[in-house]
Amino acid sequence: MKRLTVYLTYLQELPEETVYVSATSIASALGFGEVLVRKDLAAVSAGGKPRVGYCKNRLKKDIENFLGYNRIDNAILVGAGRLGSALLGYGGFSEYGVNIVAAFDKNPELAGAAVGGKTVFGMERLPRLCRRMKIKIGIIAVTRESAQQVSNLLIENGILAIWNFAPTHLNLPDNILVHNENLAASLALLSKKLVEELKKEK
Amino acid sequence: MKRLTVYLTYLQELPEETVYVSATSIASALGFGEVLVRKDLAAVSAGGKPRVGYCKNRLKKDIENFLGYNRIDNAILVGAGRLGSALLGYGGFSEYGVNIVAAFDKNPELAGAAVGGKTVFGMERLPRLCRRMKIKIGIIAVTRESAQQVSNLLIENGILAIWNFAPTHLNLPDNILVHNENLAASLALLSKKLVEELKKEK
DNA sequence: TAGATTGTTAATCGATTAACAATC
DNA sequence: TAGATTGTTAATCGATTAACAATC
Repeated sequence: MKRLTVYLTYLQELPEETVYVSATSIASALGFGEVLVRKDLAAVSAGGKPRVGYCKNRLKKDIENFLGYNRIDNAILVGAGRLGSALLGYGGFSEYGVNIVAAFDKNPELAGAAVGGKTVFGMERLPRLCRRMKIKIGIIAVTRESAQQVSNLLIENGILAIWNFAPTHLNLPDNILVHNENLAASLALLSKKLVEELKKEK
Repeated sequence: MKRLTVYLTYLQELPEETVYVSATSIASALGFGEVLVRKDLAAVSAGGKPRVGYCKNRLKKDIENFLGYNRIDNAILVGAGRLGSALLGYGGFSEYGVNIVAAFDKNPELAGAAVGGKTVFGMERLPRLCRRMKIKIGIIAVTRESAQQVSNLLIENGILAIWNFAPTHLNLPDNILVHNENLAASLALLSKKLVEELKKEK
């Protein structure tokens, strides 16, 4: 699944005039196994032509459809600190079929501010907006300490999926979908891998 | 491996006075299989005592050692836009054994700025600092368009691992370690999962 | 001793790879 | 026809789970 996004980015970077791509060429460019790529593509696409490969634009559409980059899904963000603002201001989500409609922050000084065309509201506005717009996805960019409380509030107001940037374990009912994005742990993992790599070479 | 970080966060949130934890209790709190947790713990720790479980603090230390959260590894950041600044200002990396020493940006207006005690330099300062401090990890928080060029520059100056936030495929020699962090794709995936979940319930 | 827990060995499952047939 | 490519079927591999023995 994650590989599909990699294929897609690769396809997008191919010159405009490229019409056909083969699984073989994708595999060698990206360093995956040939058969692996072929299986992945077979899972999402109608199929390619022997000898020439896949029609590039057709394939792009197929992957996008499969990943749902065409329909639009709304989300709200809680916590308009540095990370929150970065997410709010990032224009790239729309390409991926997701739209952050608004942000909320408990700090009254931030209320009314706008980042990238999106407004920051006080927390008291959250319940009504969530319910009125039937928002299903909440993004948590608050401190470790407030994260649990915020997620409770989100769930009370109909949120079904949480993208959690706080480095903490959230206790949630198990019908709620969570994706924990611990950036520090992610960087630490890269560092660990590097250390192992260097050891191996010795 | 990723699960280890989850265990660790969970352990950290346990009350101070807790002395022993069992793999069983971790498993049920976090929703993993019992045996899975036991195997994971066995891989990093000296072992627990039947009947009482693992010594909490000992276990925390063992996981931290295994993940390398004790040694300190330096990194530099390129791109001091919204996301870059958020990373630069995030104090939490040190807990995970990583330290961002400085940031670089091609925009001369940003040069000299300081975020969270870290300074932003012009790109021309990058080579010397990288080499002098023997930096091995580079973080790319620039646009899609500059990402390839920046990564080339990093590699020329001794960087061995890249944490890439640009939504693009980097073409790199294969002794270089890359971790692509496409946040938009990540959110889109959550949205897709949610849609699937809702379908299933019908 | 009984019970909760650890740790190990074998079985299952899913994802990846290898080998080969089919097609333009 | 020959060759590059797709697509499929069987084999391998690794991670997870199930079953059970060991221990305090």
